Amino acid sequence: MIYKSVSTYTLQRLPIYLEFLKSLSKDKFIHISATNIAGALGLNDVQVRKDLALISSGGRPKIGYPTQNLIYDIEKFLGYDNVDCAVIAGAGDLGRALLSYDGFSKYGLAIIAAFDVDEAIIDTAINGKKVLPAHKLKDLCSRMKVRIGIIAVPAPYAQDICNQMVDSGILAIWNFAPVVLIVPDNVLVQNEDMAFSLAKLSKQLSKRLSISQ
Amino acid sequence: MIYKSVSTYTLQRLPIYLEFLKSLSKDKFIHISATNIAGALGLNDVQVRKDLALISSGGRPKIGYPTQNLIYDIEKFLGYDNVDCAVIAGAGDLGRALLSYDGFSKYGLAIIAAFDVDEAIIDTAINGKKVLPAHKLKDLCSRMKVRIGIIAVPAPYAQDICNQMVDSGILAIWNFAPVVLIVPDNVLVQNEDMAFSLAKLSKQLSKRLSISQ
DNA sequence: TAGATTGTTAATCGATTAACAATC
DNA sequence: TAGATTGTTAATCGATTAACAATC
Repeated sequence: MIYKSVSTYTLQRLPIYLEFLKSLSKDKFIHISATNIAGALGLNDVQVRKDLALISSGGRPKIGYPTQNLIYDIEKFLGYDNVDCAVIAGAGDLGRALLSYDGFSKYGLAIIAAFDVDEAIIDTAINGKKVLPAHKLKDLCSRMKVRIGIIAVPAPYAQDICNQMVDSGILAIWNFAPVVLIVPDNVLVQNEDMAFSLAKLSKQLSKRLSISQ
Repeated sequence: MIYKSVSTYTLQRLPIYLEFLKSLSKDKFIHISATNIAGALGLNDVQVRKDLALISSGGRPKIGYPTQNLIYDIEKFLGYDNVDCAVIAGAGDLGRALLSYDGFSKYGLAIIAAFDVDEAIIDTAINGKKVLPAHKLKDLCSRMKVRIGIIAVPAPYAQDICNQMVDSGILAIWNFAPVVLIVPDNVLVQNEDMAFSLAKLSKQLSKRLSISQ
């Protein structure tokens, strides 16, 4: 299947559909309708249908989409079926949490090593992944042709680590540090900044509270 | 200042502006122009100006906005100046990372306690915050009138914990579990699902790679 | 004054939603 | 057949961007 280009809006909804579809009983939901999905997730049914049309071979009127096919199509589209290697910089609490999380493989991401400056943890392993000294990052990434770098170091060190990653040929950076990274045009940055989410949550909460009183 | 309603797009950009503004030298940037901010962050200058108009008392032509005032205005708008109490369910790696992170207070969030089922860590403290047995969650939250709950438990337990939080009067849930939570209309959910970010990153990366070869 | 910048009004762009014919 | 559902075309809605007058 040749994919049309997909907006980031659609791209953000696809993992939600996937998660929902996987939560369904395989026996009871041989087929699932866009109306159903939309209802469960609080979305518009046409929107769901349009999203699905972009990545799947389609459903049948009155019946809906074959659930398992749809799961497969979404996973395929999202690239969960082929594994990308990644390294992580920073093996503090957050880095450790990410290293310990085995769920990433499900999403096609394999963290192969971690880097840190703390002598106490260098050469130890976290969840079977070795913690290496930070100065080895560049060499290992370029030798192994690692494409994805995860930044989980404190904010002041983030840009420096980012530069090293870029130098070593990394093409996509998943940034957990609350810093706006400067990268060349050919490098992607995905910020996972908790401040954004927190801003949304607390703002909406205070709005609710001020209306309701 | 009476705020007009702000779109979620604007709301997501505000923390980015804030972070950028804080990174500026206080001496060199008494004032900052929307053009400058836009240039540094890769945004459109009119967009920045419109965003800022919604939350600040305005800048002056040719001069720009007083940097410190702007920082204050954004923080005030985002509610970073008044502290909300929160509890966290799940003191595994992720929960531990969140508990250990002292930066949340900056965003007006104070995690006051954690809850877990693991006897080995109950009654210990992480970063000065006590880990309590899970069955005490409801009682403590309703007694302390906690408004925000953070879910960092494995996916299968998330909905149950969510229900307990809702029952105890929590109004906003920050959900780190990859699950679509079902909540009453009056409860807010903010999903911090890494699958979304990862989907975006890996999809964009594979697109780039397929174009460039 | 000249020019950089603000803030506003109008145009554009694109995502969402509504309407509806086709299909099972 | 009747009715639920798909998929498409058109309308709506709202965010972004362009144009420009006002201002320092």
